Amino acid sequence: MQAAPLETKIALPLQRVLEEKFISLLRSCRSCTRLHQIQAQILTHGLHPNDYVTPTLITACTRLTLTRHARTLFHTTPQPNTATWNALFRAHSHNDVVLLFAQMHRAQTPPNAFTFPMVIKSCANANAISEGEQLHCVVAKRGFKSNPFVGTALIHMYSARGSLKLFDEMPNRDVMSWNTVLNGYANNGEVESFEKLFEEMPERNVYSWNGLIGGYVRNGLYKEALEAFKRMLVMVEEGGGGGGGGVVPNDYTLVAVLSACSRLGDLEMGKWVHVYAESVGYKGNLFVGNALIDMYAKCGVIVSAVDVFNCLDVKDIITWNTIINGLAMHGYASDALRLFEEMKGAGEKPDGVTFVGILSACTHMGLVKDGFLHFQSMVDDYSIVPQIEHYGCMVDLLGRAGLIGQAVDFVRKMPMEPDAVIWAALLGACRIYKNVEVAELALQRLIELEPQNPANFVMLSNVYKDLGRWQDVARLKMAMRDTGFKKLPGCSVIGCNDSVVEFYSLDERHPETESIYRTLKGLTILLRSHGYVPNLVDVAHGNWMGKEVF
DNA sequence: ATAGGGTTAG
Repeated sequence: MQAAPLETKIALPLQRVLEEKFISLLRSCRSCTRLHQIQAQILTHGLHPNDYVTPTLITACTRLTLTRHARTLFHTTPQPNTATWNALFRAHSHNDVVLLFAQMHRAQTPPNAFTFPMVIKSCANANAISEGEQLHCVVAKRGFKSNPFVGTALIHMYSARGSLKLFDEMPNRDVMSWNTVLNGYANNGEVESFEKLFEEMPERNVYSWNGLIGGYVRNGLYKEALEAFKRMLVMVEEGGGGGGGGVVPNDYTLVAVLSACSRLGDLEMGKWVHVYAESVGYKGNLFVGNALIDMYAKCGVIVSAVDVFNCLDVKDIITWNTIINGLAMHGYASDALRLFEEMKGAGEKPDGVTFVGILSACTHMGLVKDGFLHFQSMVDDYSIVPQIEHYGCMVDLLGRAGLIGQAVDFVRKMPMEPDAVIWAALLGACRIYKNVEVAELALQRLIELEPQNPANFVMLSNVYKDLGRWQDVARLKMAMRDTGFKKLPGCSVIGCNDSVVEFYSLDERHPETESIYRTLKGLTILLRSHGYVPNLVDVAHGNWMGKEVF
């Protein structure tokens, strides 16, 4: 009887030492076999279920993507505590968490500050508006309003719907909350608001800068994005690398900057970022590598794109899609098709984007039969539902091969309403093959879909011109004038001698205008002598093979 | 004692 207090005194700390030991083992565990060993030890020590070990064990399973196992462990816990429920949430995709939260509530397990951010995020993802508002009430009732993690999750949820007023009411806001609001403004296209907010921020970390630069990129302000990046670098230099307010860019920053370079065609800046990325240890980084491949492809240096591709040890579907689409875009169709085979050999499963590149490649080579086989394979072998882009590729493939009738059939059989890109592809084919009937049909649809785009009239007008039908040309010119719309000048940009030069259609502002047009004329003559027929439809739509080039 | 917030490439 006297020994009992002594025993519990010793037994309790021992139990605690064991629990802590397993928690630290689970935290550092990086392989599934190791995890199973640790779990066996936990069971022999009678530590499952256990208030502290079980949540850590379930979380470790989720980290190693053993989500089924994680859920099984939860279901072998008779009275799961709050932390165990939280661990279960982590093992589920976002959409299910709201439902699980209801179960947790029915089981009368109280949520804590770790619970709410996950459930709120789940509501935001599912766009479950009324559930989100109910949750907001529960947060208030249980006194979690002042927790910055919970508050930030709520702001994020509301920002997806365009409302950011909650931020002003937040008692404990930190740099993360500010960043969330910054991204909220950026996602709503409120450029002045996020610029102002960035300047007002009491503290900035790398996410703040990424929010600013990424916000510019998402809103099409590419030059501003590059300016902000330069400002960031200057502040690092002035800060001397220490705590002087300078923030060092990370891989995300570089991805956003490279995306801006691609859109501007600013190859010089893109190359500079490439060198910078390697000098700070991002050589081989998947995100940066993918962005570099895209940048080089969009800036016309496909050789460098291939170099970066070959240097990436770890590749994902984005890597393959970017290089395949880049090659197809540059007319290296057979290389694109060869890499497609390599991709499948490497065990990467193609998706809808891959097939846009593959179908474009077939179009370039006039491989009608192969195009059809790939289209069928996409549906049968990969269960991909063809999107309008794929139908567009097929119409282009048939049209360019001169099979106008089949192209029209294809448009009629499409399960969705054909868009302007589809009709424009058909109209372009009609120009090459001088098919007036289908051209008139295509223009009719184009006028309905985008009455403000005079480029469509120009295309049909060119068909009439080719056939010498001058009366129709004149009639069309009148019709075009009646629409009252002026043609927006097409604009192209190219990086040249440390700056970006803009070219508008019929532009004469450049000091070397004469020499530029002389060279262009020479090139056109050379191309025509090789049987090239310029396709002005894709150019007029700022679209080439489903890619934006401007 | 367990664990958590904001952004990426086509």
